Amino acid sequence: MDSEAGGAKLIDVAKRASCSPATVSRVLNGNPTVNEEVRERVLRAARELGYVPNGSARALRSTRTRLVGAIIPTLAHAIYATMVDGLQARLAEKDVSLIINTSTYDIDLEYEQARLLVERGVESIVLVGSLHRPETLALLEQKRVGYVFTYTSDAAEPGAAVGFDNEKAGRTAARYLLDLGHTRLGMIAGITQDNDRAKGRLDGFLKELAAVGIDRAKVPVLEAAYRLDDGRSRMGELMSRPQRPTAVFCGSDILAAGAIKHCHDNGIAVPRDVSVMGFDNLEIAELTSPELTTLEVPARDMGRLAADYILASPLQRRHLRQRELAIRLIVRGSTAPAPAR
Amino acid sequence: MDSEAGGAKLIDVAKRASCSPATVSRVLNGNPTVNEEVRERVLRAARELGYVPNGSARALRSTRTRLVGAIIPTLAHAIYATMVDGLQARLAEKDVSLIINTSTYDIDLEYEQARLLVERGVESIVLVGSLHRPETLALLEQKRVGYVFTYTSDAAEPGAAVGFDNEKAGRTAARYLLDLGHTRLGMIAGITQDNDRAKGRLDGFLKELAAVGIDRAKVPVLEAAYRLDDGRSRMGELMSRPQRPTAVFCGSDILAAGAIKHCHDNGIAVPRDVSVMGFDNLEIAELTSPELTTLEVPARDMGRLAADYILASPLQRRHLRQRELAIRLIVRGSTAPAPAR
DNA sequence: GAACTTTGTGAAAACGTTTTCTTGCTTTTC
DNA sequence: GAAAAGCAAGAAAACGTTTTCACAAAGTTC
Repeated sequence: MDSEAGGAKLIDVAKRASCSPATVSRVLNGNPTVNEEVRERVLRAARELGYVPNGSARALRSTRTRLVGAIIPTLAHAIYATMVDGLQARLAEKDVSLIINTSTYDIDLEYEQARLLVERGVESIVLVGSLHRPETLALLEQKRVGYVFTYTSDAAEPGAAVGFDNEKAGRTAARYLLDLGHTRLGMIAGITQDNDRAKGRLDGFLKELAAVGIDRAKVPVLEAAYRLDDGRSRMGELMSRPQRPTAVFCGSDILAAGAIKHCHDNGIAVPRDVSVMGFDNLEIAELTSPELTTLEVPARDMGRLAADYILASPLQRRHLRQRELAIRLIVRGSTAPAPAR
Repeated sequence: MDSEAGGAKLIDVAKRASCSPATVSRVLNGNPTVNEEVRERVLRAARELGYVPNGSARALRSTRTRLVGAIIPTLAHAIYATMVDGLQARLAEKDVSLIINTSTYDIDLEYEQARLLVERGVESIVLVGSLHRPETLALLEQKRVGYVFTYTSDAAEPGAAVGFDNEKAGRTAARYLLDLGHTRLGMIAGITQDNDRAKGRLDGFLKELAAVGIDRAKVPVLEAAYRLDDGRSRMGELMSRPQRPTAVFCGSDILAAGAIKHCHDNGIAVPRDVSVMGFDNLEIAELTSPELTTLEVPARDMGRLAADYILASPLQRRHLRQRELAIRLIVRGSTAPAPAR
């Protein structure tokens, strides 16, 4: 009786506890208007039958799925994986499940994935960055699915944002290197197409330089996918120019690690000959030699705070809608004052 | 009409296409018995209304959720994040969604998460390792939820396994170091409690040493969480023993990187004074100096193959049930022949 | 002690699909 | 040219819950 294929249903529990399905439902949902003795009976029956509720039926009737979706570029980068780790952990505390999709930085694919998530009935969606297809956001708004941007601090109207100001971060990096006396600077940026974060960092960097009279046309900028080898080869290009930069800002620690690797292999001393600066402060920032000066991105916190926003009541949400987190400069050994001319 | 709160339902599509709900359902599910002209009408109506099917209703009626669950220790370790990346990508190709849970190596928590996943209606579950609470597997079997172990090659009867033989891997590491002439070896293992993989590697390592007459009681073994700092401090303990080992095998690249860091900071030359070997072949293995000799774990492939198993028909599954993947030895600079005595 | 609340419970409708069973029509077969 | 078969489409039941409404029984108020 209790081990039928598939398993017992709510009505079976009701029968065994000699009460109505309605009462069982009430007990299972913590409705306090149920007599203590009956509640015990129901719980016992459920336990004895190994009853597991059917989430689909529950979701269908109650329109609450307790499902959240996240679309991130990839899980292969620690910076995203860590955010998701924080997000999932916080959501799980409230028995909310997380469906993950990786878009590989493709906003068309992102749209398709958002559609599927909506179909699955997610109540909210976590996105990375603020640049998305208009159709994506329109869909979410039409279907009343809340969304949160991460890794950025600019929210789109009905949505929220938990992150930081990428442009400001780029400026901070530039300011730090300028203060060290560098005047010939370069940047290895992430691919800026369809990527507001990579673009923001680059823009901020160039803006700060422009502010002290360094023409952006004179600043060598190369773009690279976030891979060690790409960082390495781009650094090679940068250092083979007639006027070598004395400081290079990289859009991520991976790129910076690659850059340092290139220097290592080619007898370029870091930071004596060239300062290298990263972005993210991943674990790898402590593994390069010299260790990496970088900007710390609060990845796990973003995930947690995005979860907090999602779990908050509509009233509380107002306060949490737009959160700009601090980016911290972590100075290690890969940067030094500009060499005297 | 088309922009009502929540959105159009299947019956609205039917009305607009002047046909019955049944027909709409048939079109949407690719049932070929529908007239071409009607099909077009339905598709157009659906598009015009911005119709998105209700997954809960669909799942309830058809008992197919197209949902898969994964429970991994954490996403903060690249080795697991990469596996999930591969798993998700492959599943997404077939419009199957992935719900992720992180158990933080806690098999009791894992059980709770499995329960919730079953409630959500996942059709299969991906687990890490072969050591789980009996209740967990019993639940999955009773509810007819298929499961796949990863990072191990031993499958439990109705379940499958996609991974490698951890003990064999441990033996391979030992054999390699022995062949270099080392006789004083040590190991920094992962925490072996509730972790069959860490335990397997340790056992294999010690077994191979025992086979050449090195008593396991004489082999210093320390356990550590998979963190840089733990690797570093354990290496400190190992190297402060009266009889320093000349080769240390670490249960993961993170630990090995920490170990090398300790050596760096304390004037111990790697590999001259001590050989250090890692496990996983993560990106960081190329960042230590010297670069890390390690064993390559096919993380992404495991994810992909687990997905293949899940997506396969019951018939095909038989062939895919138990897959042992090769572990490859990657020799880099952190190991060298034992110093002459 | 009659009228009104309150409390605990059950009956039945509802959620939005898919699927089974019919039905009416067209095509094939002899 | 009538019977059989095939085909496209509709009507209605079903999936397993939650929720609304109704209703007794018990408690409260004047």
